[in-house]
Amino acid sequence: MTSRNVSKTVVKRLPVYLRILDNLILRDVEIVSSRELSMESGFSAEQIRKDLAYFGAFGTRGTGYNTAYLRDKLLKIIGLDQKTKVIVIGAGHLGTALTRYNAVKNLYIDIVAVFDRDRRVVGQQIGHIRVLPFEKAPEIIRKHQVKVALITVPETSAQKVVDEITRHGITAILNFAPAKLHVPEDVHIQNSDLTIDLQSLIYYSTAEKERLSRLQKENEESKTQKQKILKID
Amino acid sequence: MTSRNVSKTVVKRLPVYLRILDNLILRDVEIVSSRELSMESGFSAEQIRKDLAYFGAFGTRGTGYNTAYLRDKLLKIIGLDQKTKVIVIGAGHLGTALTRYNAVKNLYIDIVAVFDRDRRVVGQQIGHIRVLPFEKAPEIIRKHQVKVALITVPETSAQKVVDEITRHGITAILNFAPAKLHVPEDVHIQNSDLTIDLQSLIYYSTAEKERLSRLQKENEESKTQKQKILKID
DNA sequence: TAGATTGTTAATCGATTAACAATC
DNA sequence: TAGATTGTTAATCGATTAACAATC
Repeated sequence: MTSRNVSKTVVKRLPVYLRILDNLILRDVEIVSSRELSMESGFSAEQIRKDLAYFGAFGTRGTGYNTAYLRDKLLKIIGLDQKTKVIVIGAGHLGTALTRYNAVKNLYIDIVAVFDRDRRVVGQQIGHIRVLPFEKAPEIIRKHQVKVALITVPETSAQKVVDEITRHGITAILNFAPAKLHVPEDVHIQNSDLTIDLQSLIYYSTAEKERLSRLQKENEESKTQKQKILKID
Repeated sequence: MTSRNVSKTVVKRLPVYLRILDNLILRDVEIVSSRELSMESGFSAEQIRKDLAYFGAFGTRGTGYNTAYLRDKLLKIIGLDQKTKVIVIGAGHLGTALTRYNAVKNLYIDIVAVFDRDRRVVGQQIGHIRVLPFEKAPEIIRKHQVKVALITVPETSAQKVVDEITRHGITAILNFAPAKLHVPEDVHIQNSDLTIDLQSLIYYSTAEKERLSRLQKENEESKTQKQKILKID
């Protein structure tokens, strides 16, 4: 184990391993090899062994990994060994979906509160959680020492929301608004942009080669035309 | 321009450029440099120039890129030059959020239909789109020649849904169910797992170094203890 | 012509895979 | 002991960055 900073790509795989272990434990499987984890996850066995080895030697040579033991270690590595407190800002459909899902399934996450600016939404229940007015956010963040926030508000208000909550102690944000938000240096922000995911998927929905060779031909034909467009436009 | 297959990381950035261009055009900006695109996107200017150069020479040396021209090219590259037809399977909160967002904003996407198995949901309206029973999916897919599907059903039914829709012509799937789904070779599937995004974010919500050095100490202390646990468990 | 910025080649960096010694 | 699988080092691959000639 080296204690150099672990790369993002590795961190992104850890929760995948965690979920697989959860499922294995549910099925009373006690030992799992990197090869089996590879089949479940789609990552190579070498990569999995290397990922885990960043943090310690958790396996047994000749045998594999004890599922309960490895899960315990992964929880500590990711920081999920205590239930992590999370707030959700924005009680629209997306905010509701996220709240419902994470509140129902036990995913080591504790949704402390959901906030919205819209008076018509405030007071509604999402499962057992009541939607609070956004002005209450600072108080709740401080009281429960919440560090993590999910933002599902429209892009027009996203920056204001981020400014406000980072001021009161939020250090990690998962942002669903399609905007590049500015945060203080010590705050970690991660964007999840479903439209971009969808558009990049569409790239693969029709034959890539044909589309690109058609484009190439078009490019060649229009080398002269290009200048015209640039002038006219 | 080479016509080798373009890597996934490049394809993932193209819709980001597209969105920035849309905004610039809305603000009547006609020319943009790779440096400016870099500031808006967070990707390096060199990387942006290189990404675009995979597909052709769209800029003007000494000047930059014509925004309208580059957008036009990007639409053709991604395959969004005709509105792409998409279906949504699962009319829960997530499915509703995706449908609403993509139907309202013009994102070059045409949501043809939303399906659900639950009779109580069928018939409801999401914007101007009516929720149809899932049995209608094959007919609609064939009639409109839909290639792209978003799946927001529970993990227990996700595989069945995928099997059914791929049989009728779907070739690209964005899956929100937390499961590794099996698809025919010619079908492209991309997973969007919001829980995994959230858990990997949590890794960064508390001081990484301290947590990991605590873990390291624990590992050293329990080298002997480890065997015990493995035996007992 | 001088200044600016692209498009492209070369250098660097990082991540994945291969290989194998350690060891259960 | 023989067979299996980890943990780790070395080799490969791919992606990003640096540098600069081409050219508007």
